[in-house]
Amino acid sequence: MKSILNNKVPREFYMQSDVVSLARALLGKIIHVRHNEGLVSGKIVETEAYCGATDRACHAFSDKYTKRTSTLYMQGGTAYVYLVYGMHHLFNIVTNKSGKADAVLIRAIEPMNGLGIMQKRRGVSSMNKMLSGGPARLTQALGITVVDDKTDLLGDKIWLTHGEVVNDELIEESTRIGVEYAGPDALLPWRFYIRGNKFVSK
DNA sequence: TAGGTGATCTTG
DNA sequence: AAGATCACCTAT
Repeated sequence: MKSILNNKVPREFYMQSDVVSLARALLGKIIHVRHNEGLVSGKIVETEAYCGATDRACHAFSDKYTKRTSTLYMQGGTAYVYLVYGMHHLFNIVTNKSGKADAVLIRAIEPMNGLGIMQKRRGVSSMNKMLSGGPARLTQALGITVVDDKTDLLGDKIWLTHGEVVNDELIEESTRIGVEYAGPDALLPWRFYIRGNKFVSK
């Protein structure tokens, strides 16, 4: 019987070209992070799709290529981590082929392993969204920072495993959070989350 | 609801 | 070289 730790999500999954479908399919998968303090893991319960050159909300809109966005043009299965507001590290999964700058922002996880480590990093003892709901809260809980930018998700530092398949009727969708600057693209229903899960950010 | 915080990108 | 912006969080 396969353990949860060696059932790794393969490259082909991340290489798919429909980033919106991938954002849905990532719900229920397990993210694992192995840093010095030990292994932590959690189930993905909230995501957002960002669709490359055609999406005004995407950092790579209109083929914008800078030092920061260079990660987005790497192959599917690469970590894109950047700093916003001078203090928050946000974790995305690059998808699609090299040259196609699509990504999925991971917005919330439900802790599974390493609960004590996460609570210590967050400075809370709660078991709800204050611990790991919200894109910056989850990176702090998992110990992910900009140092992890460009990490290959098929390696042994950060990787995903197949958790449960989430049925469509359990998936809620909404517009994306914090992208008002994107004009019409701010209206796209590209945020997905597991209905009723208490770690969903809002 | 407002203020914090600093890297990144533009010249707003 | 300076200014604007920012895929958020915390505490009032």
